[in-house]
Amino acid sequence: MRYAPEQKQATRERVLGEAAKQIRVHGPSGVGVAEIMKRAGLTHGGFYAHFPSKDALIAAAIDTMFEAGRARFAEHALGRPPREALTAYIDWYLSAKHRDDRATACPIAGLSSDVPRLSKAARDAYANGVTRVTKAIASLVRELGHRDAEAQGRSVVAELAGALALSRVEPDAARSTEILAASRRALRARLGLGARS
Amino acid sequence: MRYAPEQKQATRERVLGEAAKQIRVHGPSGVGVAEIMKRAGLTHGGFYAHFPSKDALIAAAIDTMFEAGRARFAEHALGRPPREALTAYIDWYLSAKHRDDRATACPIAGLSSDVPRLSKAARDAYANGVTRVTKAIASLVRELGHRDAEAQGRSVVAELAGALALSRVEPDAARSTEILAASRRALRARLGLGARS
DNA sequence: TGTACATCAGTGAACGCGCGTTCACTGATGTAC
DNA sequence: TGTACATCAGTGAACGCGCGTTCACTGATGTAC
Repeated sequence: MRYAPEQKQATRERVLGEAAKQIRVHGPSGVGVAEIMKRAGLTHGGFYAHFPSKDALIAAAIDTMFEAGRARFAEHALGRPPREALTAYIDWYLSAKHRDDRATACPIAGLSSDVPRLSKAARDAYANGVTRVTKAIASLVRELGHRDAEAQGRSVVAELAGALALSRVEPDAARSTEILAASRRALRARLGLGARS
Repeated sequence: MRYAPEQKQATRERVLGEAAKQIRVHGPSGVGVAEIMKRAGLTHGGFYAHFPSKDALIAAAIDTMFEAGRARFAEHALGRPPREALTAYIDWYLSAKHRDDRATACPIAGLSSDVPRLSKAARDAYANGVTRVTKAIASLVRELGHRDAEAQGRSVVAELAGALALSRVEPDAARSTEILAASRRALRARLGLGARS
């Protein structure tokens, strides 16, 4: 049955949204096309009206994840002075909430080790996303008056991603929280953001 | 045919070695039992004489990876004063060689996002490995006279792992090298190791 | 010391299952007349 | 305005394939007598 013209686009976005969630939780090779379509309220056969292959879906879903990430960044940083913006973003990134909410979390921490094994299109989408996040952070670091803001931005993103990933790996809740707290403090100190929490 | 009694142990270790390599490169769900056995010079049916399941192999292979990691740490750090030891380890960890040699690389950077999706046994093996690395680093940081060495150790490991993972994701060679260099510099600076390279 | 038997690491065929992909079909909507 | 036809998002059965696991079998070595 033919549907209203906006419906195809809406369906595509629903599929992408479900794919982005499932991939973040179960990994690119841990979810199937059928499962994603089912969650989007469809049968698996219709998948190929929207994407040429599962690989293409993964690449597109990575874009979706980074878009959500930019919205998250804007939410915490936009319209605030750089010191507050950076502090808020770091505090959110290294929070228990972000650690536990894997389905909607930042793909930099949650997918980094999968990426080298993905298709070129997926890797490019991912690298592009990481670059944009890095630039956004670097720009706040620059506004704070630090020298070598670009390099500092890279280093900050590395620590954010590493700390969140490691906090997810630690089964002891107290220790996991300490991992987050240790990196929050270290980042505050080296960015001169002043102590808190 | 029955073999000499030491042979079973030797075979097990060969299988584990191949598994550790393949898992690091292709991920836990990207390698098959048959492929690993073939690389160990055996047929797949013999696998279950050594491991009860693929999951058990993965958990055991994670131990193997961290053992190799400890050997690597010893190689760079053992018998050196803490400043030199830490510098050498950081420089090796954030080197192009380590980035490119995924088959023998540190599992903290290469597997972190797979771990939350693995069996309890595998997650515990991994967490245990990470804890030991963190303690080794923290102990050097303490010897350097820093306060709060435990937290610093956690933060350093987070940045090491994050930076290496992100350097592997960046397709542009120059940028990838910059990611490594940025974190080497940032780590040197915050640990008071003095500039070099 | 020699013989008969038990053991068990490793072989290779077979199994069931899930997955990505294909395909004939459906039927509501848009378009042409 | 009304009718006939084309379109194409979505359905559901089917496909081939690879994977984890099982199993009957092999045969060199260790053990019991």
